[in-house]
Amino acid sequence: MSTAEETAAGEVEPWGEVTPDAARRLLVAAVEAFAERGYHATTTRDIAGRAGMSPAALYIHYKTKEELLHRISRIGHDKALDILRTAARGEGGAKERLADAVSSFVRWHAGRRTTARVVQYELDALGPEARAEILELRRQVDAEVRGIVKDGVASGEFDVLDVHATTLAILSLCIDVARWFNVDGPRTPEEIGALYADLVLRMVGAE
Amino acid sequence: MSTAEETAAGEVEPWGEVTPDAARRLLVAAVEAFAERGYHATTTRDIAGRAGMSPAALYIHYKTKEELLHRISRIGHDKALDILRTAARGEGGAKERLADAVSSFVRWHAGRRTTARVVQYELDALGPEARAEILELRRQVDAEVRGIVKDGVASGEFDVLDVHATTLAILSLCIDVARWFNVDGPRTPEEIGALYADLVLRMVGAE
DNA sequence: GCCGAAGGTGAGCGAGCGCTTAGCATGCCC
DNA sequence: GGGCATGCTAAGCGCTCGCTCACCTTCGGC
Repeated sequence: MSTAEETAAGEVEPWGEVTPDAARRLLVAAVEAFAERGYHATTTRDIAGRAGMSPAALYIHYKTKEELLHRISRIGHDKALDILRTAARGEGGAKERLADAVSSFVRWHAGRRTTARVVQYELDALGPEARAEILELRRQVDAEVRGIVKDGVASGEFDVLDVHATTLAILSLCIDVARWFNVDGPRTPEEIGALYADLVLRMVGAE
Repeated sequence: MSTAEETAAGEVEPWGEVTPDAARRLLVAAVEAFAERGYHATTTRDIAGRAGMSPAALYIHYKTKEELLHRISRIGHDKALDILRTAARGEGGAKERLADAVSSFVRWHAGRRTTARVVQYELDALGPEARAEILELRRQVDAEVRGIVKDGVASGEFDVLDVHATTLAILSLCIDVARWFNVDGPRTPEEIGALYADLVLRMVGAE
């Protein structure tokens, strides 16, 4: 974990790595706007307005509107990958590590839903170069989960017919939480995380 | 040119209910464009061009670009609901009906991926009235699957902690197929359907 | 052979888009 | 206190968007 980005409570401040302050405010505004209306339906005037600045101010900190999405996507994927790596390389057998990975990954997609929506659903709005960079990160995400599933199969903890497709299904299930999760709904991110960990363990035949 | 809704093989021609021919060609072109780039990134000139017509021709058959999306979404949701109803009201116990529902629902999302993408991921581009109409159809979709899950719990075939959330997870898993399924990939829609039916039966504790 | 309806086109309008530019306030170095 | 880099704004450029309008072609009915 980082140092300068932490609050007094020890929690990592989201977007703490983005400086200066004005650049961060613009980026946070962009995340909200992109999550609400989608990249293409969001205007640079809307982003600047949410950040309390004039439309031209955006271009002091970012070259284009696409660069904003790129930065958001990059930081978000790094965070997602970090969450999965921490779980995958933790203590315990494949069963514990898979449950940990799923519950923390789902908690992030539910708790930081606006960010996750942009990160997971606006990839196609990026140009070819930026998209290729992000796709490489997604391959690493896939590999991390597939590694745990493979471990579980090798150790006899899991009973899985098709490792590749089952891994895809597990990730798909977790990611789609960002599409339907409602912050005002009856369930907390923690509850969904725990429930999903249980469902995934059933999917791999570990319960 | 044939305008019958059914082919010689007895299969229902997609969009066969849309007439006249020019209106259908425009709608099919819109489905392709919306699926590829998203609603907001698609121009009416692009849609008309794909259909081999001038931009103005679109407005002879549809009042606005949004009406195109509305018609696509309505027909698609009707089809999805029809698929689930057929499975839910079929023969057999809850286990057979759930497996049937999941495999056919997934087959549709994979096999007709372009349509499914538009139907499932472009809802927010609709105006309030159209969105409300479609959301009512989604509630019926939810209810149909939840009904099967409830039946299975009541009969003792399933072992489920949270019927509501598990139903959401099942639908979420199926729907997200439209996001990642690749027509040129190694697996057919039938294979994914069968695999997913197995995964879902495990999720509800029926295997 | 004439007519109106239906289905199409080319040109273009008003609006809003992403982005640029000229210029203004502020704080820091000397 | 003058010079200048930094961060910002007001104004607006060039463009493309959704959509409209005046007009053209085709065709069945009589």
